[in-house]
Amino acid sequence: MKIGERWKRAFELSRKRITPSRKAIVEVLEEQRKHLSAEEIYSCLREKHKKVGIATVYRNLELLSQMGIVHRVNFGDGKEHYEIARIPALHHHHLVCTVCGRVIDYQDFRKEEHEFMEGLGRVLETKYDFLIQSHQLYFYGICKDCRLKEVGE
Amino acid sequence: MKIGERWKRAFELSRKRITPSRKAIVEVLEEQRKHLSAEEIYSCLREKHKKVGIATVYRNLELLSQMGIVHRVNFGDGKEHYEIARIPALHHHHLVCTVCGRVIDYQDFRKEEHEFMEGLGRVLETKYDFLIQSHQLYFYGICKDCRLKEVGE
DNA sequence: CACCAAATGATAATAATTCTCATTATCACG
DNA sequence: CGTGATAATGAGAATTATTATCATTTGGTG
Repeated sequence: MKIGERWKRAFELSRKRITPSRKAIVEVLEEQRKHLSAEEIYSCLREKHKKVGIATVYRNLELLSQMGIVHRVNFGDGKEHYEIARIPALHHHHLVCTVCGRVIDYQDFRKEEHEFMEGLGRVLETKYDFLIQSHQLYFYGICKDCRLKEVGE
Repeated sequence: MKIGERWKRAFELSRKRITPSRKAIVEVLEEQRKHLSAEEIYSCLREKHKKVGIATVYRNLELLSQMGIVHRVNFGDGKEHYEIARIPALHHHHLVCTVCGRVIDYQDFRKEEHEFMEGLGRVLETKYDFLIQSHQLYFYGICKDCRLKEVGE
């Protein structure tokens, strides 16, 4: 099934209404295919002449996160970011530079990672009686540019 | 070496001053051994009759994070949390309930995880020219209590 | 022990997010 | 295919976390 249609079914199942705002927000996240802040999503909507209030953007991002349709990610820069939840095979994670805040998305080791996380996840589910729906992996460090700058100081 | 002493050496090396505020903040995080918000740390300090301004708490948590003495963690509840950085063998991660926000710390699979992350980290370092200093793993899902409540509705 | 850059405290300012409430729109049901 | 109950929305106020400002204090080097 097309990724773009999956969320509609999820909405019907959870008895949430399919509204123009919700459609538009999912659309933006699908088109951009990267992590955006609420404000950035709001800007994209305005560019597309979709009239959606900022409060609605926040409300629906919260809802979509809870439904597992988008993932909320945080890079320690003071705001939340949101990205469309991909199918596991396209799952990706983040490398965050602790100096400049730059974020690199990577999707290496997908198969190995998937297997490892599956195993770890199953143990945690049993041990802590917790239904696991997703996971996120962050690596923190210093990017090339910042390392070069530091030396120059 | 006692964990409680390691940070002093790090301070000397990076030419940062060892001040009562900094000592007190590290002390709180060591005693509590769990993730605390800036405000919670501030409260602990007041309870211990250590007079440290909230701005100083924030400033020093930022500094300690950059120095790798504390880890900044985020559970999507609108604020940052901080915990003392343990030695790798005690490294732990988090299970976050997306319904009630409850966070469970776990430290299972330490050895396997360490090996897996080492391997993945090395590949990423080379591929993206990025010096990796730490990593964090979050599992998201629904805790036992919230699952039981949902059924009852 | 004096000096000076670094650190601090108090508080103002900012930025992100949530709340309020009157209005509008979805969709289940007839 | 209306229609009504109820969910969703918009606009802006309110709240919360965090950062900036700046006058004052302090750590630690020489």
